[in-house]
Amino acid sequence: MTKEPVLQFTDALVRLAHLVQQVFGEVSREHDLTPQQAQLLCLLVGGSVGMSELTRSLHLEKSSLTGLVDRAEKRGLVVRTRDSRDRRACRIELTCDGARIAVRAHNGVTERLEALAGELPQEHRDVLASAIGGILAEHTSQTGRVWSPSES
Amino acid sequence: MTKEPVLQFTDALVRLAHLVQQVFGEVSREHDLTPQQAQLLCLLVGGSVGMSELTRSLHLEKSSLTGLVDRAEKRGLVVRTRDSRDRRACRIELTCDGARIAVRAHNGVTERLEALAGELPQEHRDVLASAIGGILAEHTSQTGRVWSPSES
DNA sequence: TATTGTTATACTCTATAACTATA
DNA sequence: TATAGTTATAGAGTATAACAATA
Repeated sequence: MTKEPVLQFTDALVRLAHLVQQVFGEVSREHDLTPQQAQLLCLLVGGSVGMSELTRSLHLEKSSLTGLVDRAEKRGLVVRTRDSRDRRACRIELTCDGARIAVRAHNGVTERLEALAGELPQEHRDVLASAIGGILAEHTSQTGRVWSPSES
Repeated sequence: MTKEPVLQFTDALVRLAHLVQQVFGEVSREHDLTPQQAQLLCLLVGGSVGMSELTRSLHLEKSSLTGLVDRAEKRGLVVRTRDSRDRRACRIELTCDGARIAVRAHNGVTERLEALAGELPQEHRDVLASAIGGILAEHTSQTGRVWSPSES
């Protein structure tokens, strides 16, 4: 019986984003990761990705990404592998350790969000997911993957 | 006639959060602000806030906030004012310059999100906003304001 | 020439720990 | 003692510019 204040549509989006970001921060900390490292790891759960594609997905300059990958590699979370078809390029992939942590963090975020939406009826969830899907549709083609899909 | 892929509910939330964050980043840059400064300014549009309350809203340690406010103050965006009732405390408020930029950034984010949701029928927006309102309800009481509400 | 990625540099952001001042 | 906030320090994140290697 909580009285919910009426929210403007855009305000709702912004505040939801803050909440998700907070969840991400909490889960990251639980796994001794920075939020950026967690984001990188969760993205790589779906398989190896090239540096250029990562800059587009994460909206980072290439030099920023070099640093992020350097630190993740130094921690043993990811490795750079040479691209067989282009000797300039490399692909980033999870180590065994990195994959283990990535899956846990990914699940952690999913579970926490599920818990937050606990009382929300499935019907509303579907509307939410499909509406968001529509909003995301065109942008996804530009930015590529930003979060490996959960298993059904 | 875009074919939208089916999204898991939590995946939709995460990807939406990324999109909002991206919008925030773009708008911040347009106004020569860091995303963190923009977030602070957008929060202060509603009036002055104390440091302690800001740490809760922004999920920052107090020392991190000191630095953020220091830099914003150095740029002439905000000022510290002494709290009349507690001589340890201070309140942060926007300068005239800061308020001007804050409102523009706030509007910029709102407009860009509106544009993204352009084709979404009002009915779906309402469902989205109310569903999100439900998710946020309990958390808002803990964290306080994180985004000054748009005017109706 | 264009693209892929790194290096150098300068800020900004953030947390931990120790501190001052006031309640 | 507890709370509000700052300072000191260290590391992470980020962008710009200049660079090397390959396409």
